[in-house]
Amino acid sequence: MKIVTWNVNSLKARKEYVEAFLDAEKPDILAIQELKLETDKVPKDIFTSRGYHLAIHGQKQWNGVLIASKKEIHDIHVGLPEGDEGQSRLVAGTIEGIRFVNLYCPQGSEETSPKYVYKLGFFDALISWLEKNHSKEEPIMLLGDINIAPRPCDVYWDLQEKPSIVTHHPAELQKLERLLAFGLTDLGQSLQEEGDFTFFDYRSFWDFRRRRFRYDLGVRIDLFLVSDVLIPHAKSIDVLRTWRHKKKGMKPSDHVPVVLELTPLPIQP
DNA sequence: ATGGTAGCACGGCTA
Repeated sequence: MKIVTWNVNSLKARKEYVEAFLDAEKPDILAIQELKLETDKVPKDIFTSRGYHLAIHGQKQWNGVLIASKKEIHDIHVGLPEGDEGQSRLVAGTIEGIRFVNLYCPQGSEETSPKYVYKLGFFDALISWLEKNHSKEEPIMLLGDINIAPRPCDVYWDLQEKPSIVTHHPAELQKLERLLAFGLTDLGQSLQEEGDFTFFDYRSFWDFRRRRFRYDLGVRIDLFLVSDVLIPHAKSIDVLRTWRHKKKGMKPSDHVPVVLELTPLPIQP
């Protein structure tokens, strides 16, 4: 099974680009973040015409998540109660006996921002939701733009100089630690090389600016977090950097699609 | 060094 997570930074702007991706890479499951489209405005035909089933949690202007799957999606759930404040950041569905939770976690802006309070609260709610609705014994995969870089080698900047920058900051690392303590493993830590970034920024501080992709100035925040039963099934992770470049004049997203190769679970009797 | 880019939607927010 070829499972992809990809923050497309507007499916409206990236429609043709995503179509080219589907035709070239033919993923079994594609988890997309940042649709920036209401559910009924999503161009469903680009998926259904290629044989995909859909689970969509859209939102106008910002956020929005979607799962496209070659196999049927069961028990679709959208939203994070008590945590997302009405923003569309979670869509879950069961495919081939595996529970997939596609997440677009809040970015948080700066540590002094109310958005950072929201980010930390989102993770509290996510942990509660998991504990209430799922168990670590089941095959479950959280994937998506988690917006936290787990280890020092997952950010390009000097942590001696900037130990508390949002995306790798003690307060949110503590939330991630609690999330993983539910019984989840970040597969990228063993299946990717250090410095194999998935997002290359364009904004913020003056020394973060411009040519970041070219000079490899990124972070690893697009993650696969799985329960123990799935670990032996995970074969490889591939960051498809070629899809971070222009294609036939089409502009790329600022995130790179990340592919996980997973062997299927045995068929349940 | 407080600029720069992209997207939504048309002024300002979000990333």
